[in-house]
Amino acid sequence: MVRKTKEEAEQTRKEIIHAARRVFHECGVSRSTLEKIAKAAGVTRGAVYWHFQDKAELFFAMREDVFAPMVERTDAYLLSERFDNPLDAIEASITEFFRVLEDSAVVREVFEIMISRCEYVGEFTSVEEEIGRPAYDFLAKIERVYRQAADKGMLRPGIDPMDAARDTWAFTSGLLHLLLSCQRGSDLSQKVSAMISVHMAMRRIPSA
Amino acid sequence: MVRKTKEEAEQTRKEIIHAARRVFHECGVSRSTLEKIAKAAGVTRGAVYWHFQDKAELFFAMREDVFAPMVERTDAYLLSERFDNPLDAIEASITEFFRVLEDSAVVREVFEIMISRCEYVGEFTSVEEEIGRPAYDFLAKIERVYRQAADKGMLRPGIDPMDAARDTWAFTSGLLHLLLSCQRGSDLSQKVSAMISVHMAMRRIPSA
DNA sequence: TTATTTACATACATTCATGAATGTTTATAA
DNA sequence: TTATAAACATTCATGAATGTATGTAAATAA
Repeated sequence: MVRKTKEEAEQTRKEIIHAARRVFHECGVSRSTLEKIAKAAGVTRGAVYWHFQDKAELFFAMREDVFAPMVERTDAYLLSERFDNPLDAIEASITEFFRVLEDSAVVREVFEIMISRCEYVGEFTSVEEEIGRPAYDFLAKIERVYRQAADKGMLRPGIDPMDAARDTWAFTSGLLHLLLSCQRGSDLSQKVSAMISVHMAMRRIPSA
Repeated sequence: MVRKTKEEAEQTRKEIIHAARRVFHECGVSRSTLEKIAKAAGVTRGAVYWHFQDKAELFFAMREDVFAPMVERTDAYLLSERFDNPLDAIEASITEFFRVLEDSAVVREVFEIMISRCEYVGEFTSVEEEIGRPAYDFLAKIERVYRQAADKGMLRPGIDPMDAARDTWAFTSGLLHLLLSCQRGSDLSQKVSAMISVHMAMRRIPSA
């Protein structure tokens, strides 16, 4: 049974990507042989080599599926006009990010692979760049939104927008790493939402 | 030339560890063969196997050299009595951590290896634990210090010590990861000190 | 209908890393 | 002084992973 239809071929391609994610997550990228991945997908290495040039290309395909939609979703909140307080947009955006991370096992697996199951050397050095760039983009975006908040007089006086942005930037990055790198993060995940609220509250105008 | 004296043997042991660090940093842990490490140390694999059971043991030896002193140094500030404002102790402790990271290439290399050049699977899963535990210890410690600050009336009213601790915890973790995982962190490293000050300032009593 | 691809499976050659076994020299203890 | 063992170097056997080459059956274009 070979020579499937195009739709069937596309299906096996997706199954290979899914299998790769599972194997990467379990074994780490470098110990994930194409044989293991193929077996997990119910095909042979021949199929894998047909669809992907090598392990690196497979890795990037797996990553692509998850990363871009994530940026899109969080940006939708960040740049939304429906918040009259820009700080609410930032809070909603960050909350949404961690909500997806909590709800989607696929997303969580991919992030865990990229954070603690992949070595950023050789053909994977570019991965670091690909993580780093969205991170810096995020910094630039929230800095703009913090500035809007300041202009509207909704940022606590004495706080510089750029300073607030960098602090939130580090906070978000740290929260992500703490959540994923310690599996004891199970108890942390319950507190994520509250932590974000507390973090944002510190830069809001005191209520009384 | 074999059968060195004990001191000479101890020296080659250290050279193997140093070589391992360089090779781990350049190639990533899984692509670092014992042959490469041995050659970098100017010995053969025989010497490596004499001093260490396998790559994992060598890895842990390398890590040990750097990690424990780091915790000790930062704790010295955290638990010091010479600050009458506990918030100063926290700020000094975090500042010290990043100062060492900036000044010592060895420390930086080891942290970079552990953060982005090692896959936490198999015999290395315990590494995650070993990073996670100090992280949680740090959280517990700063929570106590924040509580002291609150008791002394030196924590900005409305901020819960535990909340402040968790926020600082995430901030510190994020700053570390951002510094090491993006090599564009070169421009970040200049701002570290200021970022810490800003972060702490947000939880101090407003000066006027 | 036939020829040609497509979408794989199978087989093979090669490289490479590991671990163990063994060899060798010299410090050191007795 | 000699026997022992420490501190390596060298050699070997083995397995595992990769990439490529080839085989093959069905889909599709002509």
